[in-house]
Amino acid sequence: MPKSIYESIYRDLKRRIEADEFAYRELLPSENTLIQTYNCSRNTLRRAVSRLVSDGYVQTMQGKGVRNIYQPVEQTSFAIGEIESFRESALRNGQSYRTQVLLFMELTADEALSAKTGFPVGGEIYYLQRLHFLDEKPLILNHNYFLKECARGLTKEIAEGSIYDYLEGTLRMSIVNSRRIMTVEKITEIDEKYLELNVEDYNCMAVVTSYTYNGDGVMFEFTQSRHRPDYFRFQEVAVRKG
Amino acid sequence: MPKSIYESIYRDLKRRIEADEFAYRELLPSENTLIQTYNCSRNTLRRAVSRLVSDGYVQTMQGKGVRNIYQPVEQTSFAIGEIESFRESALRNGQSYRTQVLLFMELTADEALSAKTGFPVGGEIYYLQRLHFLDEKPLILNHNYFLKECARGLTKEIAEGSIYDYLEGTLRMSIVNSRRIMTVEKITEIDEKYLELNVEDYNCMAVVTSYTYNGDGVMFEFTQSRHRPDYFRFQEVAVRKG
DNA sequence: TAGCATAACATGTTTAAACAAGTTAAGCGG
DNA sequence: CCGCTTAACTTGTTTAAACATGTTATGCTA
Repeated sequence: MPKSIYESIYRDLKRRIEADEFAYRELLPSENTLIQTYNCSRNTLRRAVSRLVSDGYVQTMQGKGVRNIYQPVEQTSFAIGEIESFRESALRNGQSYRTQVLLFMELTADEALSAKTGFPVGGEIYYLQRLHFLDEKPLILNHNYFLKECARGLTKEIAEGSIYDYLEGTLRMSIVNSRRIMTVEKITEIDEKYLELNVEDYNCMAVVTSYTYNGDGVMFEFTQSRHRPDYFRFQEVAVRKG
Repeated sequence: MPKSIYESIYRDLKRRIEADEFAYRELLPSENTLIQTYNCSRNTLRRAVSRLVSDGYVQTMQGKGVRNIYQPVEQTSFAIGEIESFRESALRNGQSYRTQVLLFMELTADEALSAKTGFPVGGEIYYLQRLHFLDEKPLILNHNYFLKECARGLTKEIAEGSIYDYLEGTLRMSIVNSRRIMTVEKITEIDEKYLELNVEDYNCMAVVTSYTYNGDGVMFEFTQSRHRPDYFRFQEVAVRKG
């Protein structure tokens, strides 16, 4: 249920592009045409199109038109500039998923943890280790740190489902912004054990470190996601600005 | 030289935030205040602020204000949702850089290459292998494929400098859009040799595969960048939308 | 004083209009 | 037929105004 006009137009155009209504490299109908189609103002239409641009679906060319450059992605891949939970990502790709909680504990941030996570010293933290399965294959080992005051009432049972559903649905928290850093790190014994990896085969893995902020500007989550290297795939679209 | 008002406002606000004019988590001046400061319309100001949002510099909160959440990045890291050449990235981080061309040849795309790169079968291609040094350390081994008709006149000498400068400056091509896919792959003998890696140490590396489009909607570049795992670092900001 | 309505102020959405700038094809003149 | 101007069409930028919605502090009432 889109709450705004530009979003419903955006979704409809996106759907039409994905449905192959426009050939690859074909020009979309002009702004004026689309304005009549959707019976909206030029600004509203342009706002929808600009989201398609940042999604990498189309490319605008001044004086020429808007070109469809959408090409469907073949494999499982993680979000493109969006915050997606593991569950959302799996659903989008039509795969079965399961989350196993390996560890659930509470702790207080000391100097070392604070330096690593950015949480204030003395802050009370939920620390979780979670293993994510896709089609019954263990792919990701997550180390989650949640600020207790923001995620109050979190339990192991909730963590086996979707933590984000709990935070957004039950606690009514808005999740806004996330900074993610991708690196390659050596495999640890824990990784080896739970992700069923063989050091002879791969001795390192993809690590995504993320800092997530809520609507009040509080960094409430620090997460380190350790991915099986042979299944890791991260996609993004870059737009050259200046 | 910013060519538009909103861009100059965006740059100034960005500069002010980076210069620590606003404390971390502090609210920026309200829209009305900034409109008076920059003597512009509300739309223009909001357009500038929305770019700061997508850069992860600020966070807007309806009814409350715009919060500064900028935190300077500690280490060398590659672009955040932008297309940056190796040289631009090095300059931004104030490091010395050098590019060595290992191989420069022309070839015609056959079925196999076409499937891998997306170039049309029979298309004439420049194929380059380039080694990038940062502070005299070999960090990245690039396999570049350029569509000859778009990069006409490319030479080994140009490739030792900035290919993008040549394409944008001399050939007046506009570079618009890039799709990037990050994966982790096994190290090859070539990687081992040129990046001075030891398989005992790391047996895999970060690989960024990118497809780049020009202003005419033509995919003119396919590049596979193979990064030393211990120096690879990729950062992005994700914004939750729906 | 506690609680509630409300005014003041914040950002979010939408429309309308005008002008700027790049592209293309029509049409005219040689 | 070629080459130029130009008109028509494209997207890009900017302003102004109105209304919607969320937040906060003021001030009144019980």
